[in-house]
Amino acid sequence: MQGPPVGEVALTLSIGGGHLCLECRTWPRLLARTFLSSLTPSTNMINRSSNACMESGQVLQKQFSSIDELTLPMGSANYDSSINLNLSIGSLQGSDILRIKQLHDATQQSFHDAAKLQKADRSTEEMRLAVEENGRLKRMLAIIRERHCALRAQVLRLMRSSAASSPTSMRTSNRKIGKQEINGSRRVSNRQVVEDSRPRIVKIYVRDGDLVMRDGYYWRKYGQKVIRDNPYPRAYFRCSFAPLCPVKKKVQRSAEDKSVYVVIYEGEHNHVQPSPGKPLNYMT
DNA sequence: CGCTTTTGACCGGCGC
DNA sequence: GCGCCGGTCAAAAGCG
Ligand SMILES: [Zn+2]
Repeated sequence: MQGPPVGEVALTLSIGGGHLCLECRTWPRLLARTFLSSLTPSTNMINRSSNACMESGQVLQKQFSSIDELTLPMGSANYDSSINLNLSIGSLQGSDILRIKQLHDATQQSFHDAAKLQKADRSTEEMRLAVEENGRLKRMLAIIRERHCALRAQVLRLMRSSAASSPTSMRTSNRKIGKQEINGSRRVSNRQVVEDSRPRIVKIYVRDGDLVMRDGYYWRKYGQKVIRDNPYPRAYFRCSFAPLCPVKKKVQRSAEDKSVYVVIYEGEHNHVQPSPGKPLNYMT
């Protein structure tokens, strides 16, 4: 009944960081790792994976040249306080951006704490270095935020356009997590009278299970099924914000990587997005 | 009480 | 037709 998914998106960005190490006077390693999967048939898409850690200052300009090279320096080896930021592109309506802001604030706070300690027994030179470092962090976060906004906008645009147009040779892409190939070809072998009745189908991969449900809409679960060749059951949801909204949602953990959720949206909402409140349901 | 989730029954498409 | 499989229904239970 429903056609194959027309697009697929997965984005994970995690940043591990910590406080300025007063012993070695460097920042603990900040590691940014992004992972983008292919998106749509209609463009040359992103399919990169990067996991790099660079040494200090001189890489700063370079590392910003590409989003999958976003890293911050450093030498110190304490990883303890790390921040994990998980963004998924879909209809998240800015909660991710909020998270980035929180990260920003946390960074500032940690700098502040460090600065206070430093004031006690360290020279102002070190203080200055820390200020510089902090400035770089701030800039990096601003860039991350900017890039993410842009990327997000692009993804949403592509989701829409790929749902509307059909020309297509979707290349199958194998990603690191999960090798499910994307079947996006829309062969119009026979003329479709009801072209428009084709439900929009969007497939999304999300790493953070918590974000699976908080996509800005309210969902009512109406079924669960065990699917062949997958140890995890698939859950079926219907949009419960408006009683006649036709949108459905399928959620299922990836068979290969249980930390990855595969979410399939089907249809289009016939109402506005509910107010950005808290999620109403959860899943086990 | 009004909403959810749970869970087995049911149903329709498809391959044999 | 039969059985498998994915999707849905709906009765019952859960929950604030
Ligand atoms: Zn809806």
